[in-house]
Amino acid sequence: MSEALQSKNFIENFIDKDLKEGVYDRVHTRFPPEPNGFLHIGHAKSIVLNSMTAKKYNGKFNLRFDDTNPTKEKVEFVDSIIEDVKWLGADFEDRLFYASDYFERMYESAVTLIKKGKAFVCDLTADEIREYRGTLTEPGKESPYRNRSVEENLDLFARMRNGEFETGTKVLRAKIDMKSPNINMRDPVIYRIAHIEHHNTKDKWCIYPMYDFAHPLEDAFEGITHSLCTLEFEDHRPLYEWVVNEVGFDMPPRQIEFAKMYLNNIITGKRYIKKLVETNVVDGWDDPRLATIAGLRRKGYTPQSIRDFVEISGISKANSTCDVAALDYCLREDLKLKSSRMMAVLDPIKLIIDNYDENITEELEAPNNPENEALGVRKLSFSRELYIEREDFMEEPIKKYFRMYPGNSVRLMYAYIVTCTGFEKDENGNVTAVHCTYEPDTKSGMPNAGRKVKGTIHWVDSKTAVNLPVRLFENIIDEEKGAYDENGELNLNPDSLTLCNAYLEKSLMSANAFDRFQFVRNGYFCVDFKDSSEKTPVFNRIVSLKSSFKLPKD
RNA sequence: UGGGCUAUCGCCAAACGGUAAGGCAACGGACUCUGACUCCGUCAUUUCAAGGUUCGAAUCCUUGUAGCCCAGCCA
Repeated sequence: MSEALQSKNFIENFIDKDLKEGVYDRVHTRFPPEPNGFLHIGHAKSIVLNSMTAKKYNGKFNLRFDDTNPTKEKVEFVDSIIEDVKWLGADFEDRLFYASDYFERMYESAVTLIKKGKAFVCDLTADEIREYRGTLTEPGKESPYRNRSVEENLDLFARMRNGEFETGTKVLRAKIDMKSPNINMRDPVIYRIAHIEHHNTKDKWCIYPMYDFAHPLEDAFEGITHSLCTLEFEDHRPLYEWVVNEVGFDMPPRQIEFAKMYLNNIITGKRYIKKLVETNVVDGWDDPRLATIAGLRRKGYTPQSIRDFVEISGISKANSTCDVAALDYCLREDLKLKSSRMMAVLDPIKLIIDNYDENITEELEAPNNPENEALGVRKLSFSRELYIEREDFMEEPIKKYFRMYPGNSVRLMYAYIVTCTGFEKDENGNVTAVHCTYEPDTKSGMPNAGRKVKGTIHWVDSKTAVNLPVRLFENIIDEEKGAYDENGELNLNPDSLTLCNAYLEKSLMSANAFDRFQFVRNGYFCVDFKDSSEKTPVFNRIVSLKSSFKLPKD
């Protein structure tokens, strides 16, 4: 897949330039999640981008937890993030770091700033700081504590660390410019007091660095060269640069921003996903309807398919919404030769072969993947009564319909050619069974098997088929279906969700069809074994099950 | 209305002053024991708009228009 992309993305152009001009002599990237939730497709973009970029340049890639705010972080998320990053195939080798492990060095960096007269302890309340900050159009004004002496600041900051002050009573601020048109530069808070236990450092610290101060330091400490982040941090870049320059590093990291990935018809916002999980609208963080890595994994997407998807989607600074069809395409590409293709009937209707002995069950052989012999063969049982897909029969065929209809012949995949002779209906006019006759010498592999018929349909033997509750997942929740209210908030009214929720279908699968991927007519039918203690898959998903036949236009 | 960023096919996205790549989707057609796959073919005289500079502009300059982000002791 990667060879298909001959043009470089804009980040690689930056890197090439940096390397050429000697700004850096190597490439080192990182993925820095805050452990406050599960990873989703948006993170996958960052993971793939960062790790692939490092790989392309023979550089290194780190996984680092940006755990500088203990009020939001939990260890349980740390584990799931590590698992997801590994699953995606991003190789951080032994470079797994925690920002919290750098707290001492960060503290020293803050002291350096204070000594340079570039930071001060401020006693203003949070509200006052907001007022002093000014607005988007008006400049801010300087804090009355801005001109404390270096000695006083040093003393106060040390005492902040020692726990002498209550949470929220004092902060350390960078001394930059209260009149800057960039609000991030108006003496930003770089350390706050929080008497709360940290998942990693426990009660060792009661002051914690803010993102804007911590992040550039973390990157610099680790020797990161290119710090790739999303667009909303563009305004923070001057501050990022200010920090690394004021603290002083030989080859300071460079921040480059790229646009986030959104998918059409899929909720990608962490906030929204969290709400769906917390209100039990979905079954959990790994619900297959969610765009979380865990959900995608459970739904059947492979790491390769996600990596390819990120790559073919490209990287730019333009806000964009990618089409999930491309993700499904990547999955199909990945699975095409790797997965076994078996038969499953989702909406069954009985097919009775009137001239087939009802006391016989034949054993037929079918390749697991006709395009890849290495996947071997399997046995299929075949008898008088089968199930076929309801849509594979039409009482009165429309133009160019090649499947079952009275008088027409079709091939039962890997079995015989049968000719439709009639059908049964119930009192409501619904077709309940289809009748046909078979031609013994048309069995796959037999002399007369070469005869051509236009249609081939899949089937399962009613004697051996396993009846399973199947949940077909449509893509999550869709804006057009009223999942959002007028304020853009998720509307959790169950009525509005019914339309877009998963729906239950009865399905019949041939008894030996348990493989991760079941092939249906035009797509891959994925079975998730997560809750399969009873050997019964609970969640299933059709990936790109396209309508196999479209009505001719008028 | 202050600052930052973005605008190229239905959806992504290249092109870095030399005459609009590619992928997804779609649509024709061939092939087919999966209407899939594969294969062949079609799909931007035009780059948000209007002016300007130039032999030559998606690229440079003006002036507009639209969208996104920023006023956490979140990241």
